[in-house]
Amino acid sequence: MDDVTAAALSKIPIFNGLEPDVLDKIASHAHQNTYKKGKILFIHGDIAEHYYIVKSGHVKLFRETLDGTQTVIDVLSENDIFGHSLLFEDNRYPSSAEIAQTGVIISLPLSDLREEMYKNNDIAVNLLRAITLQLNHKDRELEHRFTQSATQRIGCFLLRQALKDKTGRPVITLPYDKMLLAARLGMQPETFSRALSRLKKKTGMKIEGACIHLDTLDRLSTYTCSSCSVKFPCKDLINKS
Amino acid sequence: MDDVTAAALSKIPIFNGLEPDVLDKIASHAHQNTYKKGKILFIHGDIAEHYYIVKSGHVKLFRETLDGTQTVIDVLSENDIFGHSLLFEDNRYPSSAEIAQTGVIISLPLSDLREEMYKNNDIAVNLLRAITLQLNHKDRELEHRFTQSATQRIGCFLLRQALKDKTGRPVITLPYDKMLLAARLGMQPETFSRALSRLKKKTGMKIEGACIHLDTLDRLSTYTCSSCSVKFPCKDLINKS
DNA sequence: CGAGAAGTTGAGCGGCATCAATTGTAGTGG
DNA sequence: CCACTACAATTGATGCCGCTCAACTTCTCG
Repeated sequence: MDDVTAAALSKIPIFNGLEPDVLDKIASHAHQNTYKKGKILFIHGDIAEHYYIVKSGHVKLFRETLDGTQTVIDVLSENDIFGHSLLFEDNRYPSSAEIAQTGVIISLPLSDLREEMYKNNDIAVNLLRAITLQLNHKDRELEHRFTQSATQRIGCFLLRQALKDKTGRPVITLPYDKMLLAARLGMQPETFSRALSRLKKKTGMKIEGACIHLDTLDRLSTYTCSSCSVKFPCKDLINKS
Repeated sequence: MDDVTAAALSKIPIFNGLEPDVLDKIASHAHQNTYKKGKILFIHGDIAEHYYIVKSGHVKLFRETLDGTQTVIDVLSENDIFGHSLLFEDNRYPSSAEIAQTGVIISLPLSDLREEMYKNNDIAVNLLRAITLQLNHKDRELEHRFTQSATQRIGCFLLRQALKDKTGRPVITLPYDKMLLAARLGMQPETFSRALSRLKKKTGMKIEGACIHLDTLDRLSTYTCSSCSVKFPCKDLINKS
């Protein structure tokens, strides 16, 4: 349990442009901690008391049904924030959170955010900006699940990953293991494996473990984006939170 | 193009608890209009200048891919609000809106809301409340699409409709036609038809056009909710926006 | 009453899940 | 350092759910 500096927080979008004293106050109640893979941060239905920022590693948000089936809602990476949408509601987490890859997580009390939001319009507006963005992403997600094939969903993910790394960079690194990626994209590991090798044939990319090499994104994008409502260099889709 | 009274607006959640003068100002820029079925309010990609409130009828929000496939994002009913999540972004509508059933729609300028949001923290907080709710609903939607069968998705919709009408009321009325409902639930009309009759066999309900009679919700809920992460009387799911 | 759309029903098919077997890989302890 | 174990990843066989195409019936409305 280490302390967190205001400077570290100031990089997070929802704390943009805040007065130093506000930032200090928020930072004074923040704690950061290293969690190992497999650690459960909270379970669906728990009373929500904190929201979190991922400093490193990955966090899986998911929900389980009575029969044990697990749906992955999202997988979060560096500087992503989660739990901040529980300002109202009945204050129970709508999903469970598990550390998917060992890393550092900052936890902050929701009560602070709630209090601040009523007093400080900047925070309210920042939150609004973050959450409307998220909402739009969810809509896209829904469209993709519906219109794209498993193979296209992988291609779409790879393209956005490539755009995020560096524009047109021909080396894509899978950010986490394939099982998690498959779950994140709403398919079985077996399907993922088969779909990836189909993509390989169709686009001529070379796969070496977690590294994927390709000469140009063209073949990938024409195959993938044919059944999407957004024209290819879909820059508005690459940033989250 | 008729004028809108402040009293009419005060019923909408995002305008809750506002000062009368603010409400008057907002109302003074609002217009209501009757639109016929099939009318397109805006198209995906248009510059967003208004947000809307449904006073009657139904509105279909959807997106189209290059190959013409249409994904229904949502279907809105009385007192639902849409377009209010475009306060930031590049100000383009992320989906198209079409009148699915003739009705009265109020349109309001987004610029007002944007301006007011910065000045008036109550509005910002109200918006935040509305949009976090929406976000949580989208998560559920995504889960349902993934874990439930087509038949269960219909059952789930019927249950929430029943809860919305009156607790445990054994008569459910389909709010709009079956083609639209099928699209809303992410399936083809043929699949809907078959799934509904399967549901009829499994739960013993009686279907007469848009009216569905059943003695108790028990059989329906046990069949439907077995693959859901929320225990049955899922009251938090019945209200939107 | 007729035209066109909504809704139903049947036949066939394809994508993805499931089950099962095998290989690859990373972490553990002797 | 290597053998052992556990899990990740791949590959094959099979089956089911929902999509597609097509024909037919029912409903709605001018």
